[in-house]
Amino acid sequence: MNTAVGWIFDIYIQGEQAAIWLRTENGKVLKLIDAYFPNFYLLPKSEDDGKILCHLLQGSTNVRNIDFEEKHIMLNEERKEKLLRVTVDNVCSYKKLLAKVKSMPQVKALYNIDLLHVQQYVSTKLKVAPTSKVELQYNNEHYLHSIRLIDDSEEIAPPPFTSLLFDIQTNSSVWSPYQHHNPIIGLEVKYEGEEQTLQGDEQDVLNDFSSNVRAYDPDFLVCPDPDNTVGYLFERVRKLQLNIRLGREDVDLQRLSKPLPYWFHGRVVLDFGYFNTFGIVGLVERSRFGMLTPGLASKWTANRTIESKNCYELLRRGYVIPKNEGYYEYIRTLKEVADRDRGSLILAPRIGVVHENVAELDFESQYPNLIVNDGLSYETVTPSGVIQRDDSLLPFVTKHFLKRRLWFKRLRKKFVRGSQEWRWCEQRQLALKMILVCLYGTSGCCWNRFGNVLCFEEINQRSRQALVKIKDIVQKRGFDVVYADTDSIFIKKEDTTKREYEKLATRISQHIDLPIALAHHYKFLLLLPLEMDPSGHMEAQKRYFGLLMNGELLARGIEIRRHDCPRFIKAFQIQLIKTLFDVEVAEDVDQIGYRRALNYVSKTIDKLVDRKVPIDELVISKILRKSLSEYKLTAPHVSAAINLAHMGKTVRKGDVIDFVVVNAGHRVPLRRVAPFESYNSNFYDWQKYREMVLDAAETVLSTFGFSREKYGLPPQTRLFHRAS
DNA sequence: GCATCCCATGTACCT
DNA sequence: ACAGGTACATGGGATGCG
Repeated sequence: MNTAVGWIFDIYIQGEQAAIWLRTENGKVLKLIDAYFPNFYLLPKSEDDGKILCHLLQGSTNVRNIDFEEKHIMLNEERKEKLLRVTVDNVCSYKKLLAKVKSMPQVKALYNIDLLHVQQYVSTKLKVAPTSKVELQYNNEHYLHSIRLIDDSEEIAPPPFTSLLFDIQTNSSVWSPYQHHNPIIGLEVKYEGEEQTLQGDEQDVLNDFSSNVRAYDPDFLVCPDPDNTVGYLFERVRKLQLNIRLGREDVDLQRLSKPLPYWFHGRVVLDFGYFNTFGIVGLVERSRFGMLTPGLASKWTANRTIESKNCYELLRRGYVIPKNEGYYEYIRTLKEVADRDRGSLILAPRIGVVHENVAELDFESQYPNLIVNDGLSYETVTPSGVIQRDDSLLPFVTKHFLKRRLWFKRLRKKFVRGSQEWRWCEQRQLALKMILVCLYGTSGCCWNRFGNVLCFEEINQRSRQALVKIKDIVQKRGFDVVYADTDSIFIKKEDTTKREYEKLATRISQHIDLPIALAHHYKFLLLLPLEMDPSGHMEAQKRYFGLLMNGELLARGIEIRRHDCPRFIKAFQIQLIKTLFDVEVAEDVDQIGYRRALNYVSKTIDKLVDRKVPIDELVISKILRKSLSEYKLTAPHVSAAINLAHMGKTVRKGDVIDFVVVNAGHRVPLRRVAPFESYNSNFYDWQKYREMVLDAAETVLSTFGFSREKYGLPPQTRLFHRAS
């Protein structure tokens, strides 16, 4: 018997076996084999029917075993049912047998039939989350004998998985599975920060790529939009009749019906999107949460990931999983819906004045805390109230990961901002944050098989109640509420110190039994009117900016927060706010600050009109969310992407499109913008950029009566529309 | 041919 | 189809006018 310690990076089922791949402590890659026979459960219509079914199936082909088991079938019922478990001899015959059984008149319901085999295997046999650190014993034929979890939950660094990033370049502008007639002309490869581009004859490029993969021997292959990218690669390789190996095992390419995941066995292809934002550590958090392999964890949406977790937990508890039938909600009268189906509470921001000495008090993870503290779960929130149960599903699933997120959030502060450890903590806590927020988001979601809209509404309601409680408490103590949104409240009272605000937060926390803290202490705070509203009297939610007591600037929802806003506009807006607020007291903002700000606007526009702004400061950067052929409108970033495609560059779903506005009013959309990477002129559409400056100025200054007429064009001119 | 209104589309941001 | 939302910019069709 052999022993190894390592981290699992992939599991898949082949025939009657599970393959488990791991990276060991001493840097080796190991593949182990475990037997796996899929099964499903069926509920007979009656006890007699059970006997008949048992008899019928006993001798059936592909049936390996039949036995009776007691299982929970309903989330909210203690009762167990006597079910027939049908074990199938092979995954290949699973669907066939299932179809046969479905048509049998004695069958009332079927269970565990829409989980992936790998989920079933992990849930019922392996019982260890993928990416876990484990100690394994295996025989000389690499058959898994035993597995033991090693706790590495306090580890900050990721497991020693290795990854290679790549992207392909072709001449085709539009991709579909049937349009692979254009050769691959280049292939970018990145491994541990080192980048190289493979170019030349297609056959050489592909062979080079294969040798790169073999030489670096990565566990993960990361690329944008894997289905399309790998699909394209596959078709080209097949067309050229090359025998290129990208996985760790030999496959006969001509016999594969599709490339993923078979072509890559022994490695995992990941989507660049998730990988880029959350890193390997984020992926590990998601895998372990969802009991999913990294490949699935990076691909699956929030709902599927959460469902996977729920199913795992229920299988562990002796439940069987009903098929996800999709849309279901309680049938209710319109009045009931109107009464209950309300979102979070927002207290309208007080606009039109500069608020001074404002405290922002924030709940820490309000929704998860409500779920856990109040036991709000799919099965506990009923039309007649909330049932108290200490093992309810949603709180159970939430609790551990809530604690874990807070742990990394706190731990992060111990490291230098931007350091490797800091980034790992940040990525982990962000990945966990997303899971936690979505646990709330999916609680009433119609695609969630356990979803209960009453649960979702109850969480919202309790969130509103908590906010109202805080509002009452602070108002009773003489504070002024200037704005509140869901889990944060902005209050002020003259001469209150930071310490006093902090003490108040602590007091409230104790009073309402939810953690709340002073998030920011503002010297000046300006809440903004709704941009869409022509009167300027309506308040905008989630849009404000301010100057903190420590001199830092803070903004929400406005231009400087947006990734697609050109650097020049961002820098302008930041400087504008600094100028505006560069005074001692709020009254001076209206006069001195505003006057200086107007001055700065003029200066900026002069610079722009005189063509003195370097072109790279004016780049607008947007993500292409769909492949080009799916777009109905030629929006500016789509135009830029089409231009790139015409120049022979491959653009794909998920790509960042950098472009400059050269002639916003041109009749032909493609002429309005130019892709930045191929643009070698200093010319830009100064009128368009002047509008953007004025928009940014208006956001900051509208409160003080700013009007853009003085600077040229009338308000609300739509520049992308105007003829040139 | 052009101005204006209005809706659909699409991205980013927030919880 | 597959967390829930809001805010905002833009394109482009419909409409009306000269």
